[in-house]
Amino acid sequence: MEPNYSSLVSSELFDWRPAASYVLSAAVGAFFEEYSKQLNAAQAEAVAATEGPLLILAGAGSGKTRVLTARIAHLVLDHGVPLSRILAMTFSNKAAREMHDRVKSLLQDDSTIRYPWISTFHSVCVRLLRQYGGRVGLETGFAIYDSSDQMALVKDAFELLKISDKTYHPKAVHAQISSWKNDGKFPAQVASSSRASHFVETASKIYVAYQAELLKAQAVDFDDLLLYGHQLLNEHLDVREYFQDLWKYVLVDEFQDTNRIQYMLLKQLIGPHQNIAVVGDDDQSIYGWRGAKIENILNFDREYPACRVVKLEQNYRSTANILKAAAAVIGKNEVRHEKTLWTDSDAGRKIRVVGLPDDRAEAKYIVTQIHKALGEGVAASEIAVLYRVNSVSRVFEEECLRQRLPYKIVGGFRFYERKEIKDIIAYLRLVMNPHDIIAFRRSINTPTRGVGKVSVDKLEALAAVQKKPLAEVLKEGTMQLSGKGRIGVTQYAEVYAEGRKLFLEGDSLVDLFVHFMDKSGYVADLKNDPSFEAREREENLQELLAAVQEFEEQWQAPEEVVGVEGIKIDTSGVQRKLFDFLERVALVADTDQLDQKSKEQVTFMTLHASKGLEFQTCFIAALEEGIFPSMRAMDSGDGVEEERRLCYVGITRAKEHLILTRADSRRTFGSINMQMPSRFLRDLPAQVLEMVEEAKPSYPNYASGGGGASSWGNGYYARKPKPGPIPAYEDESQDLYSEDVDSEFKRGDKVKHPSFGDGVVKKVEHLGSDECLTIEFRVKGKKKVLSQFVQAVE
DNA sequence: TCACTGGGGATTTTT
DNA sequence: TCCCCAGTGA
Repeated sequence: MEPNYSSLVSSELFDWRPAASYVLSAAVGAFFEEYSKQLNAAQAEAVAATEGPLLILAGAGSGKTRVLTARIAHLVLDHGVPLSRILAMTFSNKAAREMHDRVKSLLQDDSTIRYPWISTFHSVCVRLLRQYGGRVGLETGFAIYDSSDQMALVKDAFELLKISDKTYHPKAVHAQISSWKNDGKFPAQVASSSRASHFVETASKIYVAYQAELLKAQAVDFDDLLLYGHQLLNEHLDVREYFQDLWKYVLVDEFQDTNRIQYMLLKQLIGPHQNIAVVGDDDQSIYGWRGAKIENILNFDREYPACRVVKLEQNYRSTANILKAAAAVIGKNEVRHEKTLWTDSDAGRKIRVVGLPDDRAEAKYIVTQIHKALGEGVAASEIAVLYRVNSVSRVFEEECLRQRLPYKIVGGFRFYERKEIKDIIAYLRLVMNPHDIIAFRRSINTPTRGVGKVSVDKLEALAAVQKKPLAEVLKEGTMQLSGKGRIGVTQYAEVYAEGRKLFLEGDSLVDLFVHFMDKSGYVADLKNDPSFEAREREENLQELLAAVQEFEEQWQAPEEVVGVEGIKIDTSGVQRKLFDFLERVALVADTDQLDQKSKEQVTFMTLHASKGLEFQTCFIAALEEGIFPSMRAMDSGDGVEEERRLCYVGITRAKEHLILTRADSRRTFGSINMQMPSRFLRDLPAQVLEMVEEAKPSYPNYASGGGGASSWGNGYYARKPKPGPIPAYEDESQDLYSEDVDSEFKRGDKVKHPSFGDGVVKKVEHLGSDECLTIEFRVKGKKKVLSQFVQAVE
């Protein structure tokens, strides 16, 4: 029986009064007393140590989230700390959501209230900046640019400075700018460095222009949220003191992934009380390439000498064999906090290592094994296939279709990054922020209304001359245009003006969306398009509308912080709703929020995406040199250490059964390459392994020893095949998928599909009594390949 | 302005 | 192989 703690909530959950006016109630301790029975000694210590700096080194599967959430519940229930006084920051929305929900359930709070300060770093900053952005030059309605918007602006900066984008890749420059921002450097601080390389010099110039463009558009990129957040607190004592005082307790999850700016921000937030608890595992630091500083966690105890260190080393997730394997892999790394994971569980099954002739065989093997596991009663949601790069997922997808395995591929496309969604959102963004140049350019000729670059340039120039927001010079602008452009802009100006009115005076977010979808002509345009893709887009827009509707229904005016400036944001009407919705689109944009129906599906994802998850059965595929560890990591010195940590993360996702696979040859970028087994396989202790070597030289016309010269770097692991016919899978398919059934179809047959139209059969395969056709269609000139099962006709 | 074509490039991606 | 972009022609 769950004990009931609700009577213990001794104060309101939300209390925004200055700290002086609330008094800690004496520790009741009833929650802790009861809950700590479920904790081990180290976990209990980490929960109970509420005051002062605390570093929790939490190994994989050691119950870290449990400790964090219990800590919050303990503060609230036993110490009477209002939730508004606790700031808990995570990196991903996924982690924030999980922590939020678990705290809520510990508090036995079944209201619909959302706790505002269990959140991501970025969201916390957005909330600070919506209210205090004026201090650092931001209007309340500032836009948040996603990566493609950011790239567009970087390219703009290239053009503005008349630097050819052939000199350097805009992508590389953007990465450099981002890394400066992650280090907490504004353009001014970068320009001052002497003796810079030509690239750095150029990039710093572009940084200056890029930042100016952002400001002009009243927009921020992801990194800016942290940068400005830090600037705000650093330069404005009143704001800093207010929040230091508000947040008596600060918690940070996945601390090993913090970068410099996040760390700087964090230091601003910690008041004199120094009640800062960080949780992390240096062995799971896998975002170094995004600026994460593993030193933050390695040096934390030195930075805070009074810091208490708690190590959580008991693993509750995996079998002993799996942990042995994980320890062997990670043990090869030099830079780490020494710790040893241990478990009470049995050795469990051996880890299976399987070599296969090629990537197709690997996919077939894995999917077949999954079917077997499902047959043995393992739930589909308890099975995952992990890999280093997204590109290997394609062959799995094909195989799943062929073997009819319900699957879900995590990552890749995000709902809000689809063209049609971004198109409509652009209108909304402009209405919220009339300065938003990227939204303006995207929406003005979508759907096409004959407004080209010439007209756009004129409008932008006019806005610059008049020093007015872009969207406000539309009417005047039409006067300076002629012909098609003039008609188009007039139309656009009307749609915008009406929408702006709905934004300022209306109260329904759905109405606002419907207005732009209809009046812009976007939906009508789609309806006139007979293609399959247009249908898909229409559906996606419907889905968007449904999401907006749901959002609006569940939306509640946030508990506003009565800060030093009082409440500044209008929390009534449609404005605040749009702010919040667009924030979600920019920051929380992942699809799995929209459909959580993944219960019956096997999950395929990158190793990065798997962090924080666990599965009964885990496959790690493509364990080959050059893929995992990746080529890039192998070239750089400490790159391999991070790959090793990634491997450790992957291994520790498995609870009971771990299967590692590799292939002798693999199709990458169109050509087939010979692959060498990953060095990580060699690190595994033999006694926990079960080798299944199915690899054999399957294609006689490939060189097994010498062979052609390699086109990649060190030539040892990747050899180009000798010239000669590539063995066609079509010929082998009968063997591979057995059971000769008389087919209605053969290769080259013309077929008709209800939505795709005419297509050509590329491949016919058989599985049991079913027939799988791979058919290639051309839809609006684009190739579309579909694998589909057909019941064989007797 | 837009539709087509050919060349070049191609990790991981919490936000 | 496939996808994105820049350049070209109608």
